[in-house]
Amino acid sequence: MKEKPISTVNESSYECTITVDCAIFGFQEDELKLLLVKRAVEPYKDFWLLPGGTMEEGKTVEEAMNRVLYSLTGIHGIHHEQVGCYSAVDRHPVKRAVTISFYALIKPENHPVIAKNYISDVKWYPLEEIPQLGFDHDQIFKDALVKLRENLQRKLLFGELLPEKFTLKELQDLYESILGETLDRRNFRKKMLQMELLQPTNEKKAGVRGGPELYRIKK
Amino acid sequence: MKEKPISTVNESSYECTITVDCAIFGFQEDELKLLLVKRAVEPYKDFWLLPGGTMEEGKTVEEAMNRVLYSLTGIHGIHHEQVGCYSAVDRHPVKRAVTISFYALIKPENHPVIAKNYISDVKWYPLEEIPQLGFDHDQIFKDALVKLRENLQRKLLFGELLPEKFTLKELQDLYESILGETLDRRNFRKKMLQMELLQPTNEKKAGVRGGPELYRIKK
DNA sequence: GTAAACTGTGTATAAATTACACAGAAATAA
DNA sequence: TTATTTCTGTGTAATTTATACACAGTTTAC
Repeated sequence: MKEKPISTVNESSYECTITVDCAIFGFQEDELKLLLVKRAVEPYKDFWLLPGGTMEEGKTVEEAMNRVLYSLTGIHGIHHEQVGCYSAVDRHPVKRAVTISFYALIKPENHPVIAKNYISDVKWYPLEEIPQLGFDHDQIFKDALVKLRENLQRKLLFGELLPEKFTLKELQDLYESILGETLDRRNFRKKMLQMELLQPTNEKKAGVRGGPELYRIKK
Repeated sequence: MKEKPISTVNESSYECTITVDCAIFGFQEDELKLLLVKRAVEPYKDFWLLPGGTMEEGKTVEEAMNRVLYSLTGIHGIHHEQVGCYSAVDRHPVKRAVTISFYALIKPENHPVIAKNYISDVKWYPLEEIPQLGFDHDQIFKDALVKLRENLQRKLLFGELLPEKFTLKELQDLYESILGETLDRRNFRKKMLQMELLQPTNEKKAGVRGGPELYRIKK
């Protein structure tokens, strides 16, 4: 094995395109969905993909991610978390590109979703209906979902996916669709309420039996 | 804001050096240590750093990491885990470089540690004595330690840091130095043994009072 | 051979998690 | 307008898990 010097950046410097890809989750009609884009150009023309973009000169990967999220939704500063780096040499059949993956959470109802260059279609897919994705995006998505679940367990993230006022039932549905398992209603209520992160609004949600209390996230 | 096309790799492609940096942990004299290298060239000449290297053409970041670990220790295939990506524009004062960070676990007694090009010194530092590091390596180290602790809690990792045969006391010391807290001896024993991952060797460790049982990791 | 320092073991208590049933409110159907 | 359906809201007992803790046996050091 030929040895190369160890250092943080030395002369012999190969350079490489850096991209970002993002598993964007939304909660719509009581189920968790993933935002996919249909690629309009080769390679992988007409395949569905996680939205992504390239890191431009003088920008960070976070800025690249923000740009992708903004151009899809018109919203700045959407919450996202880094997941991992994918660098297999053949992951892009034409050009070497290393990608940094993220997940992001948005409320689909508020955010128009816009198709742009190189993209022929944009669509929210329920998790069970996700088609085979192009490039290595099946793996990237899988890892992002694992990370999302881990973070949910550690009590991070919240309301990013729900409207300002929501019922405990809606919150439970969200948890259940992220975790992919059913939860006991009374135990879930108890745990959520004793975390003291929710604040009752003293309003009741109309149009649903039982007249459930609406909560908001405590400031 | 100027809009850029969304796609996985398009024509307008800025390219960038990709490096890897690694927080290498070892367990020596009953305490957790970090392997640092002293940089021999500017910028950050004579600063201590996490070992790192660049990703070469046709290689993955994992391969780059393996190369760094091999050239420091002479050992192939050292266990490592990805931590995150650092891409601040000014993180390297001379040249743009995005780095992918890892942590790795090794047994210092087995592995000679070798200084190479651009490095004037190599040293194991106890965690409490780590000096201020060059570049953004303080942050990279901090994040790597958090990840290591998380993974330890989730029952991952193991024996990578201990000799083949070890006592429960040694294992507990390892846990305590990674987690940075003391653990109850009886409860620790109970938990470890009922996981059924350890196998008694029916040998006793000599030279230590009490004649403690030696265990190995069950295959 | 005596003292000091370590190993090895079990139980009682507290805390957290799980399982589970019925009364009240709002919408729907007759 | 009344009856029926479907949802909300609530508490307690049982189980599991985590924590606190003391003493007898073994080996080294003196």
